[in-house]
Amino acid sequence: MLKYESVADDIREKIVGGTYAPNDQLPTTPELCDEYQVSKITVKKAMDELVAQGLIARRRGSGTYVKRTTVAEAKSPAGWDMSSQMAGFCAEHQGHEVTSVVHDFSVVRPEAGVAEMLGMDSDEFAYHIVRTRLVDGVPHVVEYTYMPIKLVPDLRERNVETSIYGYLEGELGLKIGSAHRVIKAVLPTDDEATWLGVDPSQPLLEVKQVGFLDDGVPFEWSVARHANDYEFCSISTHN
Amino acid sequence: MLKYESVADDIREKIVGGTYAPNDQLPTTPELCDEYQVSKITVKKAMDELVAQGLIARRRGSGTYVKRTTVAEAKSPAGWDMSSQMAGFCAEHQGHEVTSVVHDFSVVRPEAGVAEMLGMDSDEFAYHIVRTRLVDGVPHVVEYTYMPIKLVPDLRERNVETSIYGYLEGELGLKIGSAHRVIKAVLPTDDEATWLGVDPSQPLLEVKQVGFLDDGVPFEWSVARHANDYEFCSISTHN
DNA sequence: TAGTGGTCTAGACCACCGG
DNA sequence: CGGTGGTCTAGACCACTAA
Repeated sequence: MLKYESVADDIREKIVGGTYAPNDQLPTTPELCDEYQVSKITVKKAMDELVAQGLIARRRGSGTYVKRTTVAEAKSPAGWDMSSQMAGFCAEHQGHEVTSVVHDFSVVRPEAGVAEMLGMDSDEFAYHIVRTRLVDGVPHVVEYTYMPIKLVPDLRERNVETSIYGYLEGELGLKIGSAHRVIKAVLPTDDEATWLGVDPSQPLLEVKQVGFLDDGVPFEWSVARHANDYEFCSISTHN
Repeated sequence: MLKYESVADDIREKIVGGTYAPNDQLPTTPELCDEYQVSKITVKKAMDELVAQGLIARRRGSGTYVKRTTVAEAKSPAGWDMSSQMAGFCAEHQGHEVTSVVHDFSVVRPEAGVAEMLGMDSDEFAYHIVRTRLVDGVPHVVEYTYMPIKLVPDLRERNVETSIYGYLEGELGLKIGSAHRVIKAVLPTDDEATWLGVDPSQPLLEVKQVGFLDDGVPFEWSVARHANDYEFCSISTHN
């Protein structure tokens, strides 16, 4: 384990455990260097993590302070954890049974807008997958996915029924690097209302996403329409 | 200007300008050190920025690559710019006339849940502001805001009608540090439909937010309900 | 003015990828 | 194996805050 990670983990535990209370000033950088026997820059990198996770705030010339956050969110439930946001629907619901109903699984030439987002030529093929995803048997979200066949030459029905991300990372050895998302509120189509078992007047949260591998190549364009009061969490930081 | 910022800016321009094309490998770290006459760590910090902005991807042992993003988003329009997401509604619509219709402006004891999020005692007072915000005369969003009076002792109607953030940062010298958000889809109330001039069946994007000052003290609890197909943008990165 | 965090450096060492 | 990016260090210097 990396030094800055173990320092960050230790301080995070002391924050959620109450050793450092909300609004407290943390020990200064030299003190932390002494406590953990690491250099100034390593302490700073650990702090950078905690700032990104929304636990602390720093003021030059003054000190580092524990943010007055609610305990619930400090313990970083699924929604606030960036890495589970990246790892796909299954990872967000670990400990529960995730299944899928596949409405369409075909190979098509995607429309121009999608092809451009995926860096595809106009005559290239892509998988087209439409599925409803269920957690413990309850429908949660309808997903529409395009994925270039050149990146994933042998996708099968059984992969689509379970976890596509699991197949990509597990069997193909691909590594998912990042995702760009656009979020808006929509009404369900008639099909979606049926698949999700919701009233056609109940709004859905639409998350449109382009997924990238760790070498920067886009591998997925998808639209997920979430029911059941799904909430998307986000933390922004100045600088 | 800081060195790592100017390096990042220069490389960003070369990416959006086409000098470095999508899928290209960027020069290696030693080459960039030589080109910009800076150290390895400074180059890395510049790259960290570009990774966070979704422009490049790095692979240890292989190299650094320009992501295959659409040009539109590489130029980072308002929605994709984190810093404008932080700076409030006015900053998001620079160059346009932002006005407000104030429906309520009072001082109250907020309910327990809000008070806890703001780190307030149960007998403390807070401003309560309800307003519709318009861009060039067109209603865009309804905002419900609570703000402890101890942090902002003299908020007036004229501040609420224009920009609260402008008042906090300009006249009070407070610095806004971060925000924690929870996003979901909702239907408008009757009042909201009237204020926004939309049909009561048109869904809104609700952004619930706690805003923090740069010393980690929460200064604002707010719910913004956006109409007009408002889109929220977000970039996630592995590690 | 003393003390805070932020930037930057040169250089050592490590983990990983590809030929 | 050579080359990539990642981590870590000790130490210099800077910008800012608070008393």
